[in-house]
Amino acid sequence: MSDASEQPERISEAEQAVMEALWQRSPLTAQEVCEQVCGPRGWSLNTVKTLLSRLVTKQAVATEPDGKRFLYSPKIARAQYVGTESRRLVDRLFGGRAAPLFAHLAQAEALTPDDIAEIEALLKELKS
Amino acid sequence: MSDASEQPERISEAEQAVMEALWQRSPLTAQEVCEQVCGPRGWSLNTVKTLLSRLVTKQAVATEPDGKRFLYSPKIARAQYVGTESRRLVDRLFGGRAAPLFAHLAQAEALTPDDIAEIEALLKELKS
DNA sequence: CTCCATCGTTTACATGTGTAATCGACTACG
DNA sequence: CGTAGTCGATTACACATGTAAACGATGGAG
Repeated sequence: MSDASEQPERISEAEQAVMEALWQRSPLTAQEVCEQVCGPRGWSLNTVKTLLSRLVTKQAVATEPDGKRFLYSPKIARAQYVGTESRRLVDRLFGGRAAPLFAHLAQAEALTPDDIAEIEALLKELKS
Repeated sequence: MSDASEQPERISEAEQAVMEALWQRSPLTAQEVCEQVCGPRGWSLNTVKTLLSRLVTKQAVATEPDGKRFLYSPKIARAQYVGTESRRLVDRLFGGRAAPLFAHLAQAEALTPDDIAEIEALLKELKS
């Protein structure tokens, strides 16, 4: 059987920028990805290509040939990525408990009144 | 004048393990730090010393001579570290908004009933 | 006084990451 | 048909990180 125990390789921050482009719309060519990210990040097309290759190696994006070029699409969902990264942080900083993270954000005034309202709404949903 | 615009260098994961020891109790010698972390992480004393040096370079820990050896203490508070790291994540993954993070944790069922209760309590406090 | 244990410091080395230039294949233009 | 542009692939290179061995000073045991 094909090794099912492979844990997904980490996606670096630069790589994430590329993933974000693909999560917004896919499949895209390397060119198109570059159009999304090269400007803001000040990258060259080559950089994007390198990142795409690495993401392919990491099994995070899939390629589909389209004539002489490739179309790239995400192979992992953004929610999954966000999930692992969030959990990593919560584990590393708060012993795996989410409440302390929330407490911290609250104390640090990182919560806008809007945030608080939204969270209240979510809580209400959770309890219903 | 001493450069006040220095933004604190990032503390890596391995380095954080060392910081945790110092945050729990300080000052400590390299030996003592090792006693806290070498077992769990399978590190050698040398590794701890390297990490301590790097942390000193990064201005994250202070040294105080004690005979022939040094005593190390954290120069940055844990809350500050936790703050920057949390914000980084929220920025990277949730566009800087904390509510989506919370929503994600909720959806991912990363919130225990205890968490929810705690958060409700915190909310109540925030609103009072 | 000499030698060993122990410090902190210096050096090492593999891997990951950021950022790209170069290369070989191919295709479209002239 | 040759050649310039474009692709992905290969190679490059500096810096960060994880992990540690080697080195030089030094203080305490004998």
